[in-house]
Amino acid sequence: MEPLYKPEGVEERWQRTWEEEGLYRAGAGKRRDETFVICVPPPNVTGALHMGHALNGSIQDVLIRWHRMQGYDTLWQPGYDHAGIATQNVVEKQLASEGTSRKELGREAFVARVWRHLEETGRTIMGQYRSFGASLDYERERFTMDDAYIEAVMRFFVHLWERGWIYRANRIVNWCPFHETAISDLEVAHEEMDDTLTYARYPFTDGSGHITIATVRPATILADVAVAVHPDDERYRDAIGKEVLVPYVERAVPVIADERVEPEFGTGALKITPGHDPTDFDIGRDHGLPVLTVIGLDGRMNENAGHLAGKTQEEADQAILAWLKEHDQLEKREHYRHAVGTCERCHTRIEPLVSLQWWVAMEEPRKPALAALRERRVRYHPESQHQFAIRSLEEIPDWNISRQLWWGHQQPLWYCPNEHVTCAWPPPEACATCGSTELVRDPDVLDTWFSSALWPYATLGWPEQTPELERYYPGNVNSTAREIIRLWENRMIWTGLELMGDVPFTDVIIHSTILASDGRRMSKSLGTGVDPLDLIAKHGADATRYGLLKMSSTQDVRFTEGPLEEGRKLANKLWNVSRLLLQERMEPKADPRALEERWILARLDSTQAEVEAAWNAFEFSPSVQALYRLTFDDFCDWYAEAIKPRLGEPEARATALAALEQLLKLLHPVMPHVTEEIWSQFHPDTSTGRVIVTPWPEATGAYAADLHALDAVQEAAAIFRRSGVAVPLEGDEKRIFDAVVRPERSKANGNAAGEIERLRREVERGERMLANEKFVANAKPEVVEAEREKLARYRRELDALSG
RNA sequence: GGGCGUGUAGCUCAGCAGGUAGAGCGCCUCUCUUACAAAGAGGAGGCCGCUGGUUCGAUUCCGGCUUCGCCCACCA
Repeated sequence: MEPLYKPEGVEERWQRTWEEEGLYRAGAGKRRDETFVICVPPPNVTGALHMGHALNGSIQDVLIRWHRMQGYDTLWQPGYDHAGIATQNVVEKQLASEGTSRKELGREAFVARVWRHLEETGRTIMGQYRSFGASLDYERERFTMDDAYIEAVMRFFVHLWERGWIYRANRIVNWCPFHETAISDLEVAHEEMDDTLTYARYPFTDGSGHITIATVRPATILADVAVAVHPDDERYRDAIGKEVLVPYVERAVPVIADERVEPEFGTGALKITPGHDPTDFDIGRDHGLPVLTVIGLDGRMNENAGHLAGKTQEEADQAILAWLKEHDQLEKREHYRHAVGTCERCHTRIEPLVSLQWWVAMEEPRKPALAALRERRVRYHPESQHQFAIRSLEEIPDWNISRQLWWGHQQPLWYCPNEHVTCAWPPPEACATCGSTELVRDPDVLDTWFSSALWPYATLGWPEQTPELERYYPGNVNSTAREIIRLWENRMIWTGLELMGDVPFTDVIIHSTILASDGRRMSKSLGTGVDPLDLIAKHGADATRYGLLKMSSTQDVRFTEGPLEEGRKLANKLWNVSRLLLQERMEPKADPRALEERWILARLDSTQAEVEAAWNAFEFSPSVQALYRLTFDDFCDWYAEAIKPRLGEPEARATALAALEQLLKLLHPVMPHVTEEIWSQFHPDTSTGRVIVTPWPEATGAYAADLHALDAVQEAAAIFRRSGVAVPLEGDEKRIFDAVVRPERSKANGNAAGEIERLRREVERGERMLANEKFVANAKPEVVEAEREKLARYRRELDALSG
């Protein structure tokens, strides 16, 4: 064994071995009948592994490996999401760079092109998971566009249809002019933009002056159907009920009163354009106003815009501004900065448009999910996210599921010449209403999250009643980033309850987001991303896992390599202390349970309890810190040093190896490779003797009473190192002190005076507190007792030093 | 505009059922010592954002202010 641990080669070798030996498979190492299932968030098929996947994968792998060692029948099933709009976006950009477009290719050729693209990118992702040691059951890979999965999506749609929850409505939607599709509210990003607010005068038809409105989009004036003011607004009391002339088109429209108008903003008068603004759409609907549209699906002015038809909005803006100026109806224009909705994929400004779309009514399906969250049959961690998830379900709007895209699951809807709609799967032969056989399938595809919502059970074979579904549903844990709670988590919960009659998992971990070192988001387009594969190449997979887990606190954290270097040090330390303990140096005699041995066994147990508590609470940063301290401070700095002179004693060696075994087991879920590598050094023969499937230690608590056995020695050592004066010790304590501190080699400061001063201050403080009657009366008894013990010890040490 | 979080050593972050603070990295000193110099030992460095309150005692609990950030949102 070389003194320097090099992860290269070692990690790949174990990854290959574990997989070849079938130890990644569901149920490997199973010693009890209970299952433990993690529902993995399927990465987008076009993407590459990023920091979020690496962090999330590490978290999940710790839980899976830990439960596997505990003998659970574990299932961690990998897969991909076809990621409708995101994938189409990537391929369309490729086509654009080749000087062509999807329209030029046509739908069939475009979809074929997407599939070809996936063959290139799809495979690499699982390789990336393998490279950081994710013990996924790779033989069970699933894809949301597998034939069986498509079947599930279609059945789900038909199910919702039969429940009466799917409806079609002409509503205002978020239209992305670039992708030429509607997108849901959740796919809209809001970006601050500089804009201009135009104040335009609308004259009253009775000639009694005018009312001034403010707008950022003059082009939409053409589609105005009213002007609204707040009912309590004194300024416009007399205007309500009158009519005004819409500029340019000179159409007479009413002035109405509505509480949704904000009197403080602009002039307090709002032009109502139901065809191009969500609020206006609602107000118009409630006042029985017509819907006019002047902007088409391509973002240009449409046929309703008269001679402006075909012009861009900017051109229309200019024409209308010129008209206003000419007619002295342009009051002013001012700079205005506000948030504008954009498409989260292409950042094109969203066009609110009225269009005919399919929706899922959420009022009914959300109810059982809400109950499940309130009753905590599903728990989000941390608690603040649980509250957020509940609020999200309370406020959940109906779900626009149709997308005018080409890549995705085509809706199981058919139209006949008589405009009847048939929803069926498998594809129907004839119209369900009139029997016509001239059916045309709806060209739209489903929101990509529609299929993701089925992931926990569709991957297990639903709608077939497979043995896997029977055994592994419901699962236990799901772990993701915050932004996906409404898009995915809540939807899995309600569809699971609807189709399977049970929640898909009991715990949802919402982990931190790792930001770039400058605090910005990690993003490929910003150039702020860090590739986890580079980190693995540089520090090793174990160190990378350790570092990411260390950074997985509840708050967002800026990325630094420090924690990864810490992980690399830990692996190296473990490697070296193993070299020490595995040396052959057999000589006689021993006390099998000397002071330092009872102490380290107690420390192993107490740290194990600490780690288990943390993992049960889905907290990982504290757990790796505890393991680091255990390894460095306790195991290496104290125990290994203390035991060194006794390594020739068979019993001492036996205890040392047992302690090392326990340490390796505790570390295995976090750092699987190095622990397996060391383990194989003293379990060379057995093919089944792998840490990955070895039983998790049973904490005996046998030496709990000895947890503080070394306190006196450690304190004495600290004093000696600072002052050069030894506090007298006897027996085992003296032996350990001599073994660890090795005075002949230690150059203490020799500042006895400073140490005496420090101890005096401690003694004074202790005396002051114990003399405080209110402290003694009010503080917890154990706190007071601890103060007494500390005071006694400091007094003893002070005596030893000054005497 | 609403909701949530955050401000602790030069940097990245822990911690705190309330008893004047920790880690890693960086910095300084010493040591190639037979597991480990990609190491070990020692050390410097902190009004724990500001401000009131509760308390014998607040970095920790409560209120206000403020910093930075995230999410949500139909003020045209």
